[in-house]
Amino acid sequence: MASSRFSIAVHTLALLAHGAADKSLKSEAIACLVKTNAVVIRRLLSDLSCAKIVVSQAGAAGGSRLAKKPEEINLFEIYQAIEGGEIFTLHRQTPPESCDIGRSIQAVLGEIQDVLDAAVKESLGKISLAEVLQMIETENENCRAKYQLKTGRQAGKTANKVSNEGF
Amino acid sequence: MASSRFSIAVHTLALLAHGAADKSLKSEAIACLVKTNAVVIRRLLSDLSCAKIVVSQAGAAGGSRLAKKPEEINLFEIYQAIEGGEIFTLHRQTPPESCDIGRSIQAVLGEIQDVLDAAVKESLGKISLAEVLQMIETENENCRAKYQLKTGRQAGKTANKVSNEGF
DNA sequence: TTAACTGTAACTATCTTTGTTACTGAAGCT
DNA sequence: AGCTTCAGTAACAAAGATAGTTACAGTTAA
Repeated sequence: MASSRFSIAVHTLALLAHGAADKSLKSEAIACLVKTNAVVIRRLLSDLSCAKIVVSQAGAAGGSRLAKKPEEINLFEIYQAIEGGEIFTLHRQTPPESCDIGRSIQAVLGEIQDVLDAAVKESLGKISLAEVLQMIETENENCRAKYQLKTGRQAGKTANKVSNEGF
Repeated sequence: MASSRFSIAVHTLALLAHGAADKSLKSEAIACLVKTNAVVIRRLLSDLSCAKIVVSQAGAAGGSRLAKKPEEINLFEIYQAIEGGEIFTLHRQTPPESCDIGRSIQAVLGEIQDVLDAAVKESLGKISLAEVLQMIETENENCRAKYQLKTGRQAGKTANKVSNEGF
């Protein structure tokens, strides 16, 4: 892969998961928040829709919403729905059969890809969209804390050490 | 990432590991076996050399050889030496700070990248170059078995079912 | 000193990814 | 019915990444 589609997909889904359970957003609105073109978002939503992660509705008052709860969506589903799934590419030119190594290297590289794929599945599969939302929350709280530190809202010039808590 | 550099690197290192312990090959020779340009190989070897995986020597009778034993080289080292290391890319345009999600999504995506990275390290780190050579061996034996089946060297037209074993 | 190498820069070609415009058909509204 | 607002997709343009090529400086052995 090596595209930003996964980033944009996670961002989009986080937006959909953020508000009410069945909140629906229009592609234009998402595009604006993600700073890209609406068609880019529609292409993405189209893939996510095939994977039953979102549901889209055409027509006036249309838009897209999550097909299931954020707890039930994990990052590997998203990854799979969106990317070809191969982390590295094989040779452009097939190596010569006449060489002992060349004859089998591509099959072996395929096995290595499978191993990698399993690892990605294992690690991304563990993270749900709900957890991503939580991470975003936490991140925001940290930012707020830092901001308060900078502007000295905490009273006093000795505010060098600050707790990580959300104040 | 999403390039074929990793494939070509593994192929190259397999070639170097194949013969005698301190076998040295010229970039032209490798390029020929991998079916690419010698400069592409040199660029790769340059990176591998920085990572202390190979040692190169300029001048007549020069070339490159492994810097350590195939058992001591693992695929994660190679991966790291060669690729930027990021499996997916962040948004091209930074999302607006004004949105709760947009403000933190990139930091969170960074954390996800770290998780992925750890998973890749874990899985690729387990596989040594020596094991790759073994996989290639096994693959070659399987091929031989299949070939013998096709050409009917096994005597008889009724050879429909064959064991998967190496001959 | 010459010939055979590596290492790199600079350039071109090719392919991939992203952005854009334009259109079709779906769904609600008047 | 006719209008408006939306998703889905095709077709094309722009931008960026990857790979291939040429050229040359510096290194080493004979």
